[in-house]
Amino acid sequence: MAQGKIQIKGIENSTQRQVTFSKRRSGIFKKVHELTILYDAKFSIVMFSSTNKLHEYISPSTTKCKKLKSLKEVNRNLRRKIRQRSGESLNDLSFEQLPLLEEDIDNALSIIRERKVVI
Amino acid sequence: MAQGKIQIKGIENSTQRQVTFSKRRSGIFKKVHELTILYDAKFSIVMFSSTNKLHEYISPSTTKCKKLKSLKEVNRNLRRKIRQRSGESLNDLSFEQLPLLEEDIDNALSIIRERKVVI
DNA sequence: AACTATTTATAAGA
DNA sequence: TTCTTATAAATAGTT
Repeated sequence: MAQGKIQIKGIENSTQRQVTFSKRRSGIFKKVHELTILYDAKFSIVMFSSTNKLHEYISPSTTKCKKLKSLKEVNRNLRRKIRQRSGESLNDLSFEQLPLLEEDIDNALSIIRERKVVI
Repeated sequence: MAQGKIQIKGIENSTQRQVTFSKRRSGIFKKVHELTILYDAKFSIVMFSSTNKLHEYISPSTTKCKKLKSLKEVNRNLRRKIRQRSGESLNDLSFEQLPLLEEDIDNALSIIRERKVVI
């Protein structure tokens, strides 16, 4: 009898596979959110599924944390750019956007780095 | 009597708190790796702990996935930029301590990669 | 760092 | 899809 993970891998692109993936993605984001709250950590996550769907997580802003607002802005820009490009290409568009992704992450780091003194 | 999570929140900056945080961070990155391998997803994560330590994750490359190689290149460039900047700012001591820790990530990845071969 | 009691996640099936 | 549940994995507290 096949073990769980073998079976999952075998059922390529099936509904069940997508359901499982969705569940696990939710589980990760839930845990990330928990760490954000319990340990005052800040996350910026950009995820592409195998079907190139974009999922992202950004730590919620608080009134006393400017850097989270900045991160939120970075993510917002990223989403907007990706949506604009989505109309242009049907194939692997997410990887045409890798330099864009890099740039945005870099921006996020720069922002947070500059804010560190304040924190 | 305080519940577990309240207690964790209460023990500010204690060793135990940091250990627990480290465990959960590793757990998240492990899960992210699993989704990367099992479901062909791509992640980019930038995380700052409450002490402003940076942890980052980019989906690893595999021999058969050009997409993941691209992401790895993004990651490499990102790290390089951060190192250059750390060297430039001599008056920002705290940020010179930015550790790009991937030890436990790589450990988890090795385990999962081995598992994937079996699959 | 290792152990383990408990909690949490989740794969499979209804 | 959503719900249930048995099993697997994560982890909080401890040593």
